[in-house]
Amino acid sequence: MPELPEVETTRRGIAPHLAGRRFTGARVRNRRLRRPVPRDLSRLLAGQPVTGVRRRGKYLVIDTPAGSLIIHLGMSGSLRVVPAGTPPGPHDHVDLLLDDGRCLRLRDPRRFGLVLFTRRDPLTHPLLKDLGPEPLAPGFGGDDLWRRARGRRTAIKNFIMDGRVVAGVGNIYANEALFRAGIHPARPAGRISRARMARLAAAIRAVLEEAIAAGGTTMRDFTDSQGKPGYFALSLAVYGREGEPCPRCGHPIRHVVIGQRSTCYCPRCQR
DNA sequence: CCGGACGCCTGTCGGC
DNA sequence: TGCCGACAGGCGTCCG
Repeated sequence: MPELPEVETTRRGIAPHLAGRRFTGARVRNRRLRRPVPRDLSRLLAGQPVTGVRRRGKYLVIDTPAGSLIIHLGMSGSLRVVPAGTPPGPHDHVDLLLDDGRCLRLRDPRRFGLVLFTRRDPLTHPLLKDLGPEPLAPGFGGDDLWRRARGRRTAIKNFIMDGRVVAGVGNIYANEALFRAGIHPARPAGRISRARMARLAAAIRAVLEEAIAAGGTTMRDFTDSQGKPGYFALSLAVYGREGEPCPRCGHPIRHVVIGQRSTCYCPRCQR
């Protein structure tokens, strides 16, 4: 579910509640996420002050002097700050307890998410070390994409969803960025000109920024840290709009499967 | 090295 | 109404 804008929305939502706080421990109701939640998570966190709340791609990183939490929301995860006594729902697997009587609560029905702890620089963790550039950081542009695409025959949509190419672009925003750039999602990545790659990079950046400003996209179960949905779904041009008229030319939006993922595009505007 | 398919989970929705 | 298959925002792994 959550792509970069939803993770960034979550980060912005939780950061003010974590600033200046200290963890008192953790309550883990179900350790069985994508990887097991550390058995000693509570002991690792107890007494540790929060020194940072960062995002890298779709990963959240919460820093303490002893080490860093690495959190991923998978397909269905969300984080909320609630009073620690709030009765948990069936999929509220982990509470990170804070010294103000509240907790950071992870809900993840499908359990594709992740809560890890590392004592080292989290950016060198095996899950993070190969991530590509942050699309919202200065310096991200078409030249980078174009260079990496040399010789690649994979569909451009698969290419920009590869976290080693660019971090944080998932299925929704890949569809939307390709529409904005006028590029057919199945076009081989290596057969896109430098100029069009520059358009694509700009489109990726723009759609992510707009989505963050709207609080992310809620298709079904994404909520921000207050439990509220994001409203960027209203602004989606193609994703989930099969058969509807293209907002640019009116031609019906088409749906195909690329890389086992649902893909929507305008066959007239995207080549 | 590259590309494509699969599996991990649960919930929901559409069709019969 | 009820059941069953298809599908869902991610991503690591395996195979050819």
